[in-house]
Amino acid sequence: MGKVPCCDKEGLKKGPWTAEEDQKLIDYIQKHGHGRWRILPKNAGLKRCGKSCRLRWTNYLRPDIKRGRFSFEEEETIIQLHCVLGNKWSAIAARLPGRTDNEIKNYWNTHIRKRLLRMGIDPVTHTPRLDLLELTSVLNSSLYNSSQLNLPSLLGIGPILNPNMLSLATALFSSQCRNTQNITSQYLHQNQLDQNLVQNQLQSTQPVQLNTINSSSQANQLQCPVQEIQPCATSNIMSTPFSSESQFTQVKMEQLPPNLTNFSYQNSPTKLWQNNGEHPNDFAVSDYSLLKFDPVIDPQFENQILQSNNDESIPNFSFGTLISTPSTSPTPLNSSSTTTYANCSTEDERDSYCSNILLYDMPNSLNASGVLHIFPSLSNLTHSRKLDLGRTQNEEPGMKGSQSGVDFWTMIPWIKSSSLFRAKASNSPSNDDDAAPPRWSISMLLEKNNLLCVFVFVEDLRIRAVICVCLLRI
DNA sequence: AATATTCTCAACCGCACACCC
DNA sequence: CGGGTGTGCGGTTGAGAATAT
Repeated sequence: MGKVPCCDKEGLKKGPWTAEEDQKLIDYIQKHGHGRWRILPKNAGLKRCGKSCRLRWTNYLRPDIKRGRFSFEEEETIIQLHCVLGNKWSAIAARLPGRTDNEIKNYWNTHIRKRLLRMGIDPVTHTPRLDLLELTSVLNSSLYNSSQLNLPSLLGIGPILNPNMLSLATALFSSQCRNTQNITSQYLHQNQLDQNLVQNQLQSTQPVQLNTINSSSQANQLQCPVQEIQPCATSNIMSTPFSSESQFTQVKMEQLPPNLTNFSYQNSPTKLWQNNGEHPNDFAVSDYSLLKFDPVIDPQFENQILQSNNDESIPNFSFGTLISTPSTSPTPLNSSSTTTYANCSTEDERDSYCSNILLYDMPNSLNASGVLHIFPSLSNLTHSRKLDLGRTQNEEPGMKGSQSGVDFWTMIPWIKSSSLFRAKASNSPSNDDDAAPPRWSISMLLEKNNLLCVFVFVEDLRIRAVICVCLLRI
């Protein structure tokens, strides 16, 4: 019944290679070269099958193999090539000097694939997951058509939705995102064009001119389609903590402004709002967004915002979503977040629900001006003083804001305890957990009186995401 | 500290294809 | 043409490590 595998022959060893075996193989190949794998082990004095010897050589012992973590650029290349080539690991490896197909395949399956899923990107098609888009469409339709809609229930946020926060959010919400209507379909179309473009490039110029791809905005879109989402899309403002469960009440539909429907649609190219009634604790929190904290919103500021509801002078404060991610705490009602729960059957799927919400294409030199460009109405809130702490990436907790002289790490303990920090702490150079170094930053701190507006950014796969914009009273 | 669970990745498996005789 | 052999490829496995409970 078929050919007998060579390794089934009696007396042949299987399993991990010893250092002695490695040396025998290396010595033999250095003297005689590789090839003729079937007779090689016998001549080299190895009790291995030829196939095992070949794999050991090509995947591990070959002198030109690059060991260690994948660089950011290598990650990018893998994603770009996978988008075009699919699971053609050998073809991808051919364009990554020093990397083997096996290594790339493993890295894809254990790191990149999961990361794309968390970002709401289908790792097979490299497009946003259509199941999420469809649900969003249904939601949008329902919001338009049903006056009896139980919105909190639909959004899965009913039991822990703070009505005050909703009012605040409503006030903050503006028409800024009107231009993003249909953005999803536009980008899907564009993405298809980009795929065709790169496919043509590949066919016409082998090997791939990676520099060309990297410098191409189209290729970037292909790599990270969510970058198509415009900066006006969303921010994630955390709600206030609640002193008791009784504060959580159902929000009636009539409390919501008409444009909330636009909001839900425009800001939800992926599954922002899904609910299957799962308990919050059933949700697996994304790496991005486990930000557990207890911010306090200054009542005066809240009033200011509420009063500005009809204020044309604050047209663009981009309050994107009421969604924040749940804490892993078993006491969610004490947490600060309004929450959505994904209707997901697998951990990966659940993991991805809260991602892809807050994606911006940020300039590297993001500073106060940059943030104000994205959130122009912040200028109305921060005219007293603007503090630009610069990019704090890779700086240690405990650093002091260079201009403010304020140890904001101490003031914002929740940041310290967030998963991002924990990820950073565990990501020492000797730790190969994740090839990509932690690319988070707290780039901006705007202050007015005793109010801080903190932007927490995270970069992943060349996407910069604002994962949190919060207001803190200090 | 002990145990359970999850993750990682080197190695294996089986198939496909090219080449040779 | 057909069988044998060599090689390459992609999917899967499982031991050990890491992490969570």
